[in-house]
Amino acid sequence: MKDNLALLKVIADKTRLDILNILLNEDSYVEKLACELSLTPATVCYHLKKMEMLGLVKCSRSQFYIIYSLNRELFEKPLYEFIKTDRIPVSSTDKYEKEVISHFFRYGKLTHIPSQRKKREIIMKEIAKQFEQGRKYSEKEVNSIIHRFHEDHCTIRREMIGFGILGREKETYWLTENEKNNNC
Amino acid sequence: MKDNLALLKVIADKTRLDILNILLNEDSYVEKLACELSLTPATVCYHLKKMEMLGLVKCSRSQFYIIYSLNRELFEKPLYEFIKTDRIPVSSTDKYEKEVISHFFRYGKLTHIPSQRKKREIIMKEIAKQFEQGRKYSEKEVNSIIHRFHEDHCTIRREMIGFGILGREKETYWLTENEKNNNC
DNA sequence: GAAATGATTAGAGAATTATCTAATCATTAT
DNA sequence: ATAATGATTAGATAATTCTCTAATCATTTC
Repeated sequence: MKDNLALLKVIADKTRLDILNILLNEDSYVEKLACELSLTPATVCYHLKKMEMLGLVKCSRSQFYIIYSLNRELFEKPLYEFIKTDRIPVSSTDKYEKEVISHFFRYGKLTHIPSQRKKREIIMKEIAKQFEQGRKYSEKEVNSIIHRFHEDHCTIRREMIGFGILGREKETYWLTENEKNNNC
Repeated sequence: MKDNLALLKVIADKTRLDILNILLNEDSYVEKLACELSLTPATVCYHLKKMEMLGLVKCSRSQFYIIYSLNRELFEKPLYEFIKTDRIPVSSTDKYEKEVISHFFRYGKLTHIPSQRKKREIIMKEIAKQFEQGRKYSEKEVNSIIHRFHEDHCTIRREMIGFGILGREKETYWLTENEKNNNC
């Protein structure tokens, strides 16, 4: 299990960057680093331990000293690798659409028609769920269904056609097979 | 001029990582992001502006919305690029050596001989500066020079030979051409 | 075994900053 | 023009965390 956030947080620190830069040139140890950076050994130790925990550096004892060195492979990876989480790439529109829907519907009724195209489309798609795939509807039936949500069934019917959600041939309407009207 | 620390600090935040992950999948805008992340638009704006300032994302107006998108090239670079500072790769030992020297010398005299090899070597090199390159010295001369720093010229003379700083042939001594005895 | 020295841990104070509310700016729709 | 709506800014609060001092642990040297 990788924790990108923790790793990035550890790297994003002035002192630790300084330490990493020194280790980029040569392995070192607490006292020496402390001296070079004008810090106390305790502080340097604190940082090294943090970095060690996340696999940025590794250490080994050599005589008197505990020598710290870089885990160089890690730094070869593109930044991209440290950004992306392994959570499901949840089509992030879903949650937004739900929000919009819950905003414009109250007690099963449409409070008002959104003025913005994007939101209007979401609302229309929601209403379209009341129609069955493959069945033909008369205008009267269409109006009746829409009327459950809002008085102005004419506007909504026209919108649904405009968005290509409903198909129309003379007096007959049907639900189109709308795969994805996602034009972001 | 690039400021790695600032850039890393901006990336190393839970909320901003979330935003970047969403933008990895699709461009978006403040309101939508706020909704998806259950934050206020003000907060999302705050983060986007921070990221924009450092070139992580860019934005452009499209109708009603200001669409934010990733600056993808940046994320292709290896982490390494974001670590290294462009300061002079100052042979970081220098400062440390000065520290050691100032610790063991008081009023031009050596207070005592360090027990640690590394420090002993630094001290010996310091004393070696009193010798001229290419000149031959008798043992008496060598002792006399060392004696300026410390009573125990025998030990120090032996140490200097041990470190390969002084060469010896019978009763004759000389300064070796020590390029770099840096065996870390 | 005792002394010296480097590494680590614990606890406390100070600085940074993420988040919210409220107000304002900018653009689009009616 | 006016209303609606998305984006931004300002100010305040709260949480995180870097750094230090002091004490302790671990290893090497004498």
